[in-house]
Amino acid sequence: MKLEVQIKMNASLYLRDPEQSELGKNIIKFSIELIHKHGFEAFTFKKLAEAIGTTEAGVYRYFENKHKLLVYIISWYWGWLEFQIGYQTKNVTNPTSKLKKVITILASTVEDDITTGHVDESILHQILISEGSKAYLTKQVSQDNKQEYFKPYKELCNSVGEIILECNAKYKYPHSLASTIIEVAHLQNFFMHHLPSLTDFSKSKNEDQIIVFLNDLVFSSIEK
Amino acid sequence: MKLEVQIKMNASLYLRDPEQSELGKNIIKFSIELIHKHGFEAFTFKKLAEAIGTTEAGVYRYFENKHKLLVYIISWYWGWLEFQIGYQTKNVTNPTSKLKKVITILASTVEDDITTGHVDESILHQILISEGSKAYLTKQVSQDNKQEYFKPYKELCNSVGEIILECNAKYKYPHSLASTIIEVAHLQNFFMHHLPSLTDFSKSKNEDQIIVFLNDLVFSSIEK
DNA sequence: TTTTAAATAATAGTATTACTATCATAAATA
DNA sequence: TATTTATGATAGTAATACTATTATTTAAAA
Repeated sequence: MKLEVQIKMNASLYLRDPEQSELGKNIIKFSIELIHKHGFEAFTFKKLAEAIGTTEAGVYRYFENKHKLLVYIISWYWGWLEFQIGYQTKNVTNPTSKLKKVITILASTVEDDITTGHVDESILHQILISEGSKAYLTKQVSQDNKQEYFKPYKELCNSVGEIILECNAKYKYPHSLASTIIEVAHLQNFFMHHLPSLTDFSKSKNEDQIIVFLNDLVFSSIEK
Repeated sequence: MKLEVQIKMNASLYLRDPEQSELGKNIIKFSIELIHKHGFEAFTFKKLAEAIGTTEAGVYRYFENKHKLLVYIISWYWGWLEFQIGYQTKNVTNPTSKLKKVITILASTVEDDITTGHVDESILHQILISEGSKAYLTKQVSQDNKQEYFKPYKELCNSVGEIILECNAKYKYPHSLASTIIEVAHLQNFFMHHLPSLTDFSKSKNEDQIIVFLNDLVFSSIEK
């Protein structure tokens, strides 16, 4: 028996559930590849269809447009990360150690998780760094939010916020600090690779430095 | 004699200098309006031309494409902000007060600066919050960076970084902290308005709370 | 096993976007 | 006055982001 992690997805993100067919799984798999390769702006359903060996119309039967597809794969990633964090910290009782572990997970390149067949998490992580904020930096954020497209992200922030409160129940900004950790982890990673003078990590391009920076930032705030 | 602040712009961002003609100034003025109104994705040169009362070809004579136009107005904003910061902190000798002032400027809604005729800075500030990161979150970042499109942003981060070092010469991450302040100021503002559960500022939608959060974050790190 | 429904493939078509090219005209400069 | 330079008007193209139609295959239900 093969164990497969299934992330429960918001059904209004798709027209037909991509997890339920080979074509659907290929749409996810090749979207991740192509968005990573070309960037979201240059990614089209036509290129995707060609890569899969189907037609544009075939893709449109699963996803209304590329924005929903982006939100889908990003949501999937947050759902998967939430699961990872729960799993990897389940035996950690000390809240400080737990938060450190969480920061490390959030800021590290993930290895490909073999229990999720068609998804390459390490590429997904790269997509999140470069394209993640495009899911919500749109004119339709509020509508999308009403449809609960950002629920997995919010839940993750909430979980991180709770761990922050475990460390210091009096800390006043657990949600803001949680969203800041997640976003800054990605931003500093992007800057380190592409605009290094915006960081202090220019030499080695090593994520460990980002983790040290984030730990310093977070723990001086909450332990003050 | 009317005083006009002129921000020196990177000439490779445009084909014809928009500051040198009425049409050019209108391109900037209406771009800001329309990008704010429709969002960058839905903003087109056709809509822009219609709003100005010229033709698409007319716009293309000034800017090669809408990406360069976005980078242009964003660069302009950073240049203007750098000037504002210099101006508003020139008599502040105490570094802590200076950094606090800078954080306040970075996180506040700017009022329209009447010395810059065709640019409405308060709308520009909104654009920066929603669209700012799209200037660099592209596949061509490195090329754009080589062309020095991000110089004004880098210079601003550098200036902020120097003030951080004035507060604490031993602080290890002045550049990362500077870019973090700027980005988090925008992100938390966006979240506060559109995804409030990602922040702790939901009730009043007041930027002062973001300033307090940022001050707490920054000063606990550097004064530790 | 046959019927029927559901999913996919193949093809065509439309409006909009992101441009490029051409030519005439108006305004500024030499 | 001649001539460069900017603008306006118009046309055209390839690509994008879709929608629609019909035929074919596959799988589930009767």
